[in-house]
Amino acid sequence: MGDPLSTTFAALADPTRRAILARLSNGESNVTELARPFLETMSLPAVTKHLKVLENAGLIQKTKSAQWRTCSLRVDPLREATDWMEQYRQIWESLDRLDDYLKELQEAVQRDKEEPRDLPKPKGKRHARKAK
Amino acid sequence: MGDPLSTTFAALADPTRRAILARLSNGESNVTELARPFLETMSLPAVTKHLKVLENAGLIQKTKSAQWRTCSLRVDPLREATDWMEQYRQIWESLDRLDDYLKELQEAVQRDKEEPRDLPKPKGKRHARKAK
DNA sequence: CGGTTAATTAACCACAAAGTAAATTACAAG
DNA sequence: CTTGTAATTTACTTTGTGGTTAATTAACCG
Repeated sequence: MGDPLSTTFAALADPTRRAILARLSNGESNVTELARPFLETMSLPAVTKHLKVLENAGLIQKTKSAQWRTCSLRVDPLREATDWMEQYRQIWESLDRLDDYLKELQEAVQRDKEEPRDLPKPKGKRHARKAK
Repeated sequence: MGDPLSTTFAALADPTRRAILARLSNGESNVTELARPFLETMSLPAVTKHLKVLENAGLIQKTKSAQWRTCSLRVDPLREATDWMEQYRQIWESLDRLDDYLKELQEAVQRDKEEPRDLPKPKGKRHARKAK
């Protein structure tokens, strides 16, 4: 795939692989354990392949002991990816502020139409953008 | 590709597309303008395809006026992607802290070896992880 | 040794992605 | 109405991805 960022994003572009990472974020695990939740959807070799993709992207590390491969999360590529995204954060934050501002203006206009002049404007909550 | 997050990450997994987004982060632009930096590497239709991928992922919006398509950045999918990454931030931040702690311990041990007991330990800067 | 468990490799298939060249649409303007 | 410009669509090629089943490696255990 070439450059590291591309490899990272490509690895993240699959729900199975993201689920595996999520699972690994609360502790390491071996392949069969990691595979279990998916074995109704796909075969074991399929999971092995996903793990290989994650490994190539540096998102996990496999260490073998006896017949088990223990997989653990490596966060460095996630850091890199987040760093890249951060450059856009200021853009959407300024958009948020503009949005809020316009909404406030709009509300002010509405209030003026309905009850022209004279009650104090209640300031709405800003940035209550989303409930996860 | 299915779910929105996968589509977003897949769209970001290409340097050309990331460059296009970067370009759009300082203002909208039409297709030929956007394509210019890449025309030595690839054809115009190739760029059109990349734009289509970005559009399908909701990362850009195209509006036509006359024979020009003006493309502009849409940050919402980036927000979603960042939100997803954020759940890992605490992991690597705690790793950073552990790292720093171990390093301090290590340094303390070194000091003890070299100049056994009696000068006050100067506290090093924590979290000077990386210069971009 | 022989059997079982863990995991990968090999060989294959279907389909999507990234690119090309060439044709086509859409509009503006002489 | 023809010509030039902007951009897309079509048709095709190559390569990569995600999945399969079957075979293979590797280690442990009785």
